[in-house]
Amino acid sequence: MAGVKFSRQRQAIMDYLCSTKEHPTAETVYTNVRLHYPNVSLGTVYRNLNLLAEEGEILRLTCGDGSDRFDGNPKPHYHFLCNGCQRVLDLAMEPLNHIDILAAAGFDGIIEGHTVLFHGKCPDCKK
Amino acid sequence: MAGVKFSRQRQAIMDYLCSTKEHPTAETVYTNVRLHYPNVSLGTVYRNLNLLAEEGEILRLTCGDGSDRFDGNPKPHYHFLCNGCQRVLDLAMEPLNHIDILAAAGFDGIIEGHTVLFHGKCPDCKK
DNA sequence: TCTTAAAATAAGAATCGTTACTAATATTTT
DNA sequence: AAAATATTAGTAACGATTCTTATTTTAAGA
Repeated sequence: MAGVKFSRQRQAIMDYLCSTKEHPTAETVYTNVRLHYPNVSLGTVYRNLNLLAEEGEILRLTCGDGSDRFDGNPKPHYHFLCNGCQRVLDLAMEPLNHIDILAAAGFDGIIEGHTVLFHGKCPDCKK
Repeated sequence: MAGVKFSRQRQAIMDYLCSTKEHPTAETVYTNVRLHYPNVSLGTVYRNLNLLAEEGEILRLTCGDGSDRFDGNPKPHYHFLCNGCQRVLDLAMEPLNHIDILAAAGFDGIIEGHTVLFHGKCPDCKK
């Protein structure tokens, strides 16, 4: 990648994101990376999360509740937001390519893609 | 609605939202309502937009780009965000009820619903 | 290895969207 | 009309994110 240099901090952010199944916020990434690099700054975390998301190495999830979350798995997949505990879980389902076709019908622009977020009660909260 | 009183300001917000096909932000609602009521405050706009959204009289759209937008049409429908001009357009497509079933397969929680946002180039920007 | 230019950093200030507070005003009830 | 209660304008405060600046790291070349 042109003009991008390695940095320990970015590597640590990437490592943390890939080590968890949670979908942490920038703040959570910050506190966890700080366990190994006690003086990374929050700005560094934000800057690198943005960079990694733009490069397509991680996913950014905007769930509409406060802060964005990030996912170390960049392969497109769908997410579920629990309205009980606010946790975000991965869903095992195939890409819904057909809905882009449905959206394109009768629309005079170009549909390039979509984001979907499911909501409800997670396994723990449904009790 | 118990404990809710009429107010000219809320009515003006509602009127404006119903008069436009755009999907304005709180700030845009504010500047437009101010044309008729020059001293409504931004706080009043936010408070009423939240109230109306909770009552189900309007829709709140979280597109992940800066601020939330609002739609005077409360009937569930899908939206398109242009990555050229950032405009949000309505799409004419039926509710995708089946995707909740797909999501529920292999998921041990309860899927209550979903939000979808399509993106691409709007009719103007595709040229 | 030493030098050097470009990129990344820590720390903190600044900005943006939004919410909370408060005293005054508008709406509804009696 | 008076009392009760919701709503308001104005402003302070807030959380999330971005920006600024001086310093440190990285990587490429001599």
